[in-house]
Amino acid sequence: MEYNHKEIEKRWQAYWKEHGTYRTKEDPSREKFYVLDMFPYPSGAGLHVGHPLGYIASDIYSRYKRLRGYNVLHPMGYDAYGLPAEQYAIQTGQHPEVTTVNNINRYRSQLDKIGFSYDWDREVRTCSPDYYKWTQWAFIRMFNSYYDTALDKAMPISRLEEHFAEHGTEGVTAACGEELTFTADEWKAMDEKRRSDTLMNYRIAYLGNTMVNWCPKLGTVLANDEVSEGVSIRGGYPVEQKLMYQWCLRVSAYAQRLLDGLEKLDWTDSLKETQRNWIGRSEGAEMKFAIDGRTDGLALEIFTTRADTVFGVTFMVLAPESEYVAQVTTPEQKEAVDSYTESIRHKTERERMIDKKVSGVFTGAYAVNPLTGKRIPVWVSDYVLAGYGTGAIMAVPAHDSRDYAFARHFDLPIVPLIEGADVSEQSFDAKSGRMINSAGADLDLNGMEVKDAIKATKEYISRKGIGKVKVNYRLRDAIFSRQRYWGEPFPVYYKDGVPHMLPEDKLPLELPEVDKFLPTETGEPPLGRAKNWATPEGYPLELCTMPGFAGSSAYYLRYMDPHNGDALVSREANEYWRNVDLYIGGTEHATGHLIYSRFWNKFLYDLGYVCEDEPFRKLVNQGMIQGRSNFVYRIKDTNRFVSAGLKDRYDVTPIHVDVNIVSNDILDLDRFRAWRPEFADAEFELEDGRYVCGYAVEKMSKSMFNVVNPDDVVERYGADTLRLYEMFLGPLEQSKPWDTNGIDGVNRFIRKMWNLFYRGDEVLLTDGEPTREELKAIHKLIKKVTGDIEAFSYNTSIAAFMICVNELSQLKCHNRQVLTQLVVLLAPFAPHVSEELWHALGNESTVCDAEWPSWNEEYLREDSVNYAVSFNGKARYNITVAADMDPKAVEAAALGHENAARWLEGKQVVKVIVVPRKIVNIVVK
RNA sequence: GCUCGAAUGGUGGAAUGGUAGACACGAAGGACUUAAAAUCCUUUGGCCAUUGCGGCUGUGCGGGUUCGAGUCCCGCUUCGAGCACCA
Repeated sequence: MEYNHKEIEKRWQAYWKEHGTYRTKEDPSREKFYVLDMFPYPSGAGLHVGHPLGYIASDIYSRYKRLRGYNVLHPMGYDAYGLPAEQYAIQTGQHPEVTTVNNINRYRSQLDKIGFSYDWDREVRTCSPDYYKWTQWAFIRMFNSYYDTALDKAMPISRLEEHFAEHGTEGVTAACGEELTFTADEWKAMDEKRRSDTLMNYRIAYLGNTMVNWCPKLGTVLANDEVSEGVSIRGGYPVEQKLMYQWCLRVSAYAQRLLDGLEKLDWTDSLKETQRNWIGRSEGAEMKFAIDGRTDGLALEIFTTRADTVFGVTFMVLAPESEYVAQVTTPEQKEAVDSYTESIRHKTERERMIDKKVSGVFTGAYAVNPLTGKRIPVWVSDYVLAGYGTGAIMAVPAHDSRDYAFARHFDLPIVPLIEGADVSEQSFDAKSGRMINSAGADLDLNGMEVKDAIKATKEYISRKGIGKVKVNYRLRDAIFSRQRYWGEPFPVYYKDGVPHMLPEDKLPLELPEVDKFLPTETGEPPLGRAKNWATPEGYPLELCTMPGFAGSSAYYLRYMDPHNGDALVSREANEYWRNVDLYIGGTEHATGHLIYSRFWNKFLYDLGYVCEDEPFRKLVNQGMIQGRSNFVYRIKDTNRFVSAGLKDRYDVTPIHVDVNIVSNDILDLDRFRAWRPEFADAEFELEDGRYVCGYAVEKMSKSMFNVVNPDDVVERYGADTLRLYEMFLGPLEQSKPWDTNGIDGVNRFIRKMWNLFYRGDEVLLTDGEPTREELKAIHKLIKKVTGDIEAFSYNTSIAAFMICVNELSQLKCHNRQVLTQLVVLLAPFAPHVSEELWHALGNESTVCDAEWPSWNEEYLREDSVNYAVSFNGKARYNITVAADMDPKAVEAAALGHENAARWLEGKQVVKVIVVPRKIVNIVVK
């Protein structure tokens, strides 16, 4: 029998399907293990070889854990709502659901060919009403909750209402948009609308007037993680800032817990660091600067991390959007200030960022430095951001580069505060040095180190009531409304302009049909086109839909209990599966999905619906697979192509050539002529009779002609070869280009392994006890592979397989016992061929139910050990001694060796070091 | 600018502080074959010596610790990633 991947893989895939081999059930008698992939957005382009990389890695781990006796949950589904399907719908009129289902089917057939051990009975699709019912349900729960800062958890909003009715805002401990103050009587006097507006300030899901990223081209609002450098991540369209009334999630209330939670997680440091950056905690002080000459006591509240520099504040700056601007501007300056803020308003965020020119205007007002009592001017400038801190800063030009540039431009005073700091050319931003010029009436910082000065100032201002210690976060609330069609509808209706949640028994609120997927003529979102988009009582329903991250925030919970109609997940299922033990996916979700999911999970945890407060215990980021493009070189103005080695002799244009008609960088000339009509009569200048292509690493994309479809690889080499090769390519976490050149090596390995079982039609298997060498070879492998899988070091594992199979071939080993263990070891990596060989060994059950072998150190012990003997660290000769010889004896052997006499002549031995790893080092003078 | 990570042959990449380059690709040579494919064997970091088993050198650069450094420490260079008028 020859190794025939097509037949074998087809047969076993059918067998697994028919026997439900990968179906999973809760089983309290076995320990659980939950392995999750980031579910894909089914795009129209289908899968390329880069996509399955992480899936293969997780599948190997799942199969391995199963062989170790764990009850493994390994599901898959689709993140089915998204912009591309909607854009396609706008262009073609094709309903996004149709495109999405087609794409899902294509993905499924591609995935099936690779032989994954998913339990497809647990599949989820975010666009299915059975699923998004629970997205809507969670939203309602968030609407009905506030975040209690004293209890440090989400609590029912009714509790807050009771508090307002009894004490007003006195003693309220709730995360909020702005600090409100009212009495119990005032609360009772409020009408429904006022109360609703007031509660919005506290709800975890709330409607708020917020500055949003508005993308006119996409016609929708985007979250911060969907925007980069002022353009949308999808499409790259400009994004502007706009004040809009939107649904938001109070993620910021969880900032500290999201930060603290990272400590317990087994994630890479770089990913944790990315999240820490994104959360952006900074400790500082909030301080009040009174406005000079005001009788109403108006004071500017600012945030600073450099409280120590108060003595160097020579002016103040307000963000153009700040509410303070209107309050402090003097009549004489009003016109200048208005025209400045107006000019800023018309700039997009991108324009503001690109334009690094210093600009600003004086408000006419003066503030009083609370420590020195000096009058300092108040300016407006767009280098201060409205959304961070209080939107106002104290400027210390000597020790902040932005303040410095501003002071220089407008000729404002610069007072150095740190000994030896030269501020004639630039500011001194470092937080170190000794303070000078920093003594006031009853606070003297002079001579202190910066760190101590910060502490002393904070202590002083708190005591004097000038300010307080404050922690600020960069993390903003998530904007949750999208003016789009293809997303989850909000379970919200409006009665007299007041939003209400639908009763839970009315869920899911299904996405309605519309005639077109575009905004209405009056500029309302596409749902404005839906007929009868209202409650039975006639109240209008919300027109926005939820963003992409809504559906992906809790999908890992749904897999635990995917068909439950009464709960997102039952208590029993949740308490059994708990959370994800291993999550594999790309880093691109670091500041999106991986923050939102953690937030969502913590919220559900607070309410007692889930039993773990972190969703993903261990996370591994697989690297990106880049494309490896091939080039041909055409001599300018001809149809003549020169091989890469000769291209420097001519004036040539490199042209991308389809990598699928190139093999090991050698171009298939006939297929090239057939590829494009204009190449039909191409002429070639060859090297050694071959046309060698150039190459470059680029993004994998159609336009570069470097896309490799896994289906083609499976067709030609088989799924097992694809799986092994993807893992053999290099470390899992590392980004690397896809290069089909080395694939023959792993394919050869599978055939060599096959040849241990068969020679032609002859079955070679032998019974009896394995020899010591055979045992050594296989036990070495068991140890190596077990350790490597645990460390996700799959590439070195596969190398070990190759070595072992080579050794067994040399030994002509066809021993059943040895080969049985070999097949089990290989099963996670190459399940189809392992299953086939498992049955060839006479087993009835599937290899998935086998037991992972353990190794015996006894077999690994060496009889003799070869030591490299070196003098002063330089290798000189080798000695071979018995393995169990003690170090003293090894030392004596090394010194007594005939070569030693030569080397040691006239030298003095300082010491002899015997390392239990085949090294003897003799230190000589 | 701040933070994190990386740099090893022609290529992808191995190396708990212990003989650097495992394994694989590619390349060169050979065996089998009418021939090709497939398979098998040998060589393959560089330089020198190859009728002698060898010698020297070598992990981006410069220092340091150590008997011994690709690995640890300090200072650079280059590349990649994240954050970024965040006060």
